[in-house]
Parts: sequence; C-alpha cells; structure tokens
Amino acid sequence: MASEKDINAEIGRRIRQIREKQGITQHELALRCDIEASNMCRIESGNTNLTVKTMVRVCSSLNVPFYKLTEGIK
Amino acid sequence: MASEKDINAEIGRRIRQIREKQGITQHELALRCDIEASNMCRIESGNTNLTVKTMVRVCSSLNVPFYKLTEGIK
DNA sequence: ATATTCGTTATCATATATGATATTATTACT
DNA sequence: AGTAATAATATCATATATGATAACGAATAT
Repeated sequence: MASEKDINAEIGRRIRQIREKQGITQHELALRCDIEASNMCRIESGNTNLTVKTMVRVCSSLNVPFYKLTEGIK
Repeated sequence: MASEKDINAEIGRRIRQIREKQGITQHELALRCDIEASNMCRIESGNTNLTVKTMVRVCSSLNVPFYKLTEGIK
C-alpha cells in the first residue's frame, strides 16, 4: 500500500498530465474549478492532502470520470 | 459527474460493506486505522468530505487496494 | 531592457476534517 | 429488569486544506 504522500503526488501528476494534454494553463483550470491558482499548484505538486470535494471539482472541469484520478493505485 | 456528497456517501458504503464482510466492528476498524470511532461512523455514513489520508488508512487496515474505494465512480 | 505569461512559493485568514469525549438508541443475551 | 455490545449523534478543541493575496523566477516576446 502506497503512502498518503505518494498517492497525493500521483494524483497531482495525473491532473497535470490531463491538463497539459488539453492545452490549458493552471490558471485556466483553477478558474474552471473555482479553486485558487496557488492551490492548484500545490495540488499538482502533491503538496496537499486532497479531499474528495477538490478531486470532484478538478475531474468535472477536466471532463474525466472521478475514478480516473485513482485508477489502479494500490 | 456525481456530486461530492454522492461520492463520499458511496465510498462510505463501500467501507461499511467491506468491513462487515470481514466481520469486524466499527470500533475495531477504527482502532486498526488509528481513527476515532465517532469519525468512522461519520465516514461510513457519508457525513464528511474525505481526505486521501483517511482513505489510505482505511484501505490499508482493510487490506484492499486504494483504488477499490473509488473504482468506477463517475 | 522590459513586459508578459506561467508556474512556484510564502504568508495569513477561514472553513472544515478529525480528535476527544459523552450521551443515547438498539439489539441481544442473561 | 439489567448488562453488554454496537452504532449513531452531539459538542468542543485542534489540525490542516483551502482561500486570498503578494512576491518571485524563468521563459518568451517585443
């Protein structure tokens, strides 16, 4: 079982990867999510202990299903 | 995309289902997770906005991979 | 050189998850 | 009836995610 920090980091990497694939900036994604840009940076960098609420907002704004952020993580 | 509340409720239901299948009480699971029993009740009832940290502790104590709590949730 | 864009980091305030504890309800057992 | 076990709920304290804002660095363009 991966550690909490490892999992938050992995989710952050996935968010960044999806965002970059869609060609939008952190600022733009933050706007769509109604999340502070500084927080979006913390999230993508794995420097926070994410909540379901935040993950839902990000998924929704990126148009990916919720489970995609955690799929396969052990 | 399901709402934050729906997803927290679904995760809570899954935790309860796995716990009951393993035949342990909320109190016992709370002990293993190092989480307050009152909080475990809130979690299973979907009355909190879960963090990754808490989900990791529960999964680890139930011996299920992290992704099982969120698998297939859209 | 200097703006501009993008990401990062720092600081402080606020909202809320969780800890800690007590109380209550229900069920089962004696 | 009484006791024990389990779960639910209420209250208050504490820790921390996030909001809000500012400053900084790097890259790019003008």
